Amino acid sequence: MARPSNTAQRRDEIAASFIEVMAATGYAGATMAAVAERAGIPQGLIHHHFDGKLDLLMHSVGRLERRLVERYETRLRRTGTDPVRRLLAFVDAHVALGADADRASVTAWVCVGAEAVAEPAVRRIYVQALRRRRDELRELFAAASAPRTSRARVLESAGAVAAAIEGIFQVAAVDPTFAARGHAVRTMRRMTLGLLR
Amino acid sequence: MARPSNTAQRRDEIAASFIEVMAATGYAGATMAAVAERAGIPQGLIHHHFDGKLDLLMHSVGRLERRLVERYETRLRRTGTDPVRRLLAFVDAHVALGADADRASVTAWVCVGAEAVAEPAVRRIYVQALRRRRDELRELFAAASAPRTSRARVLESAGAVAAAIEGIFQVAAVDPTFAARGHAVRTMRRMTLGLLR
Amino acid sequence: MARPSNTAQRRDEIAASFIEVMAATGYAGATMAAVAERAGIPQGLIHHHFDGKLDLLMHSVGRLERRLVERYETRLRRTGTDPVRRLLAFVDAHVALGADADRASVTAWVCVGAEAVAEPAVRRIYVQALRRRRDELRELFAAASAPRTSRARVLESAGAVAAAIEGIFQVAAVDPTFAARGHAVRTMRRMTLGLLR
Amino acid sequence: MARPSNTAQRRDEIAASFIEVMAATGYAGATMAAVAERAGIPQGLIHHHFDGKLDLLMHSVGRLERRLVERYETRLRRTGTDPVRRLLAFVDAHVALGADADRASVTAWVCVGAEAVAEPAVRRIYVQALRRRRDELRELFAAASAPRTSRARVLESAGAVAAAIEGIFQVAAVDPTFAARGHAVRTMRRMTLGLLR
DNA sequence: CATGAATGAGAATTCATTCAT
DNA sequence: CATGAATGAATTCTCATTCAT
Repeated sequence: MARPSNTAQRRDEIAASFIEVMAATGYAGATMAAVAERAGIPQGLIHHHFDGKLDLLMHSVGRLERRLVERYETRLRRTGTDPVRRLLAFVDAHVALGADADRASVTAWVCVGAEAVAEPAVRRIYVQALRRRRDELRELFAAASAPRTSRARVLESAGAVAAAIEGIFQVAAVDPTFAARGHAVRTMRRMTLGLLR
Repeated sequence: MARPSNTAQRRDEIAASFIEVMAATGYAGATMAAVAERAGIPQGLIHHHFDGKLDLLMHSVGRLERRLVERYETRLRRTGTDPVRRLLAFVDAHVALGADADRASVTAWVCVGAEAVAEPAVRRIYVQALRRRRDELRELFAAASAPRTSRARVLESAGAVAAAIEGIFQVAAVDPTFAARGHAVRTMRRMTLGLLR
Repeated sequence: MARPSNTAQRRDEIAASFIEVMAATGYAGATMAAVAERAGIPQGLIHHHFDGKLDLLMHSVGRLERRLVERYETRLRRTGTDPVRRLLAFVDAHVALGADADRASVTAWVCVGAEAVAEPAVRRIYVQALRRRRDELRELFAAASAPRTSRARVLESAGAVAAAIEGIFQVAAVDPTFAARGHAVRTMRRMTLGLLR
Repeated sequence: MARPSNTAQRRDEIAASFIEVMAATGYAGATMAAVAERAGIPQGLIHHHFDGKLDLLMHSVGRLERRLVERYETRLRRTGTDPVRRLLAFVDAHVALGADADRASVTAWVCVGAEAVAEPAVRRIYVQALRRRRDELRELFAAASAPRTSRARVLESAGAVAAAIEGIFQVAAVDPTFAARGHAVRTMRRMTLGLLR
């Protein structure tokens, strides 16, 4: 009876369009009109599904993080149990994201990071995402580190790598050649391994 | 056209206000009205000294970079001739910038990085700044590396550290406790040293 | 076209919800979405029962007037045949409406009065309602006045009391303590009696 | 030097236009575009002088009240010292306002009364205005009443007349013939005098 | 140079109403 | 009848920029 709800799908379509537009023109440039056009829907429909631009951004952040996380989880699954390999797999997965494969996501993520500066709500979820990344790294580092490595040191290493990944993203967003994929991956591996000693 | 005003000082005052406001509210939030109020001048006056908001941003980027560069140059000067020490001094200087000492500059810099995504003119000078940083690091790495280290490897190391610094800035801008100064500095040193082996 | 629905009850439910929402947030604030939510029905259903928001308002005006009229008619019935008592019963009944008993109706009525300013269709039925009230008062005044009181004078008295009641409603809608029920009733009685002399 | 400020005058012009448009089309109908057109200025200029529509409304309320107050104060000044005459002068002045002389103000005032239902900020200043009117009447009643009249009774009388005036405004706003000026004035006088006995 | 009023091109948002299911 | 997604016109508000004084 009645019209079947396609809300979830529509929300995803809209968020996907938003991410693409934002990657191309920044958050301010991602006007509702531009997003609507990209999605091929009237502007009002966006407001039928989202409370506003901020709500759309917040929802997109979740989507972006999920996409990033899924990506490296897939890789981790393919990796064996060797702790060091697992740690490197994590790093590889993230740094490789700067590749064309998902450039839009990475660039959009950089925009989120900048909005986090100005908008408390965005900052909250952005920082949470960073912490989740660091926590994941902490476990990987803990498993890969020498037996008596202090918890503090593990935490620091995890934080540093988490931050470095963010830097790779930023650089990749503005200059693909700066840290060409192959190079960046290799070097990030070296940095990570360096922290294990 | 921005006049070759006798009041270069005014331009600096305005740019300084712009940076502060941008650090607090982002680029979009740094309205001309807000900047003018912060500087304690009428809004129209900004347009006597700058061609527009973009011009103001471009000028501020130069100012920010100069400020950052001056800071670590001072440190480098205090450092001896040992190549490794010099390299670490460079890293220390940058990472320490996330401290309260110049938080506003760092946060504003992050905003510049996001604007670079959307605005070609900004991207150009932002990328140039990143390259200058990498080039500086390249020389430092070259001097500190083992004799036969390949040029490519030195370049990659420099790029990775340059990017990591950007990541530290981003994280520091939204979460001062994430990479508390002391920790971040120490870990960045370890990462850098790791790349030398 | 509003269907001659078998669910006249639905229309009433919707109108009741509309009145409540309008009393709380004004006519503009009584959005179809808010009314639907209040009524616990989907938004589209309102349009099955009413031609539009204006139609809903018009129907609600009738409902409000009926509610008000019923109230004082009940009182009049309980009152004997003494003309003065009947006149005072009418006044009491209206002024007492400002009490919590039916505050929402009174407040909604005030909103109707304001919409009558801008919307001709509303003005028409609102003015008609005011005239019916005045006409009712005219008869009561005629019966209660001294034998040779002129028709003009009776009409004027009726109009003044009718208007004063509207004023009591307005005041009650925004400030329940202004004309606390007991006081207002007593004073309106005095005013009415004063007009009889 | 520089451009002389005409802010105060502009604000008044805008508020005057707003009142006129609101009297014609209600608060919701008084769009910024309509007000701007009426004032013969671009829409943006309104926002240069007022924080928003609500701010414009608030400012207009002050203006309306001042206009009303000035009007009867002028009359009071022309009236001698006889307390009853002064009281009646006050009543006359208000009721006569429904005349064409200042119909727009009265109608706009009715719109304010309706907005007071929905908007707390408006309610606050509207209620304050009503209280000032009542307080003024209280003093006049106190002076005109029989020596031992209780304070409570004086207050009640003042409140009732204050409310009745609001009702006259409402009625005048939608139906000029309902309480034609002459009649309304005469009857309100009788009502007021009735309260003195 | 200085001032701040003026301008107008968008931007987000609201919401009554329509319509496919 | 019922449902709620879809539509798009209208509205408020923002803000860089211009310009008269």
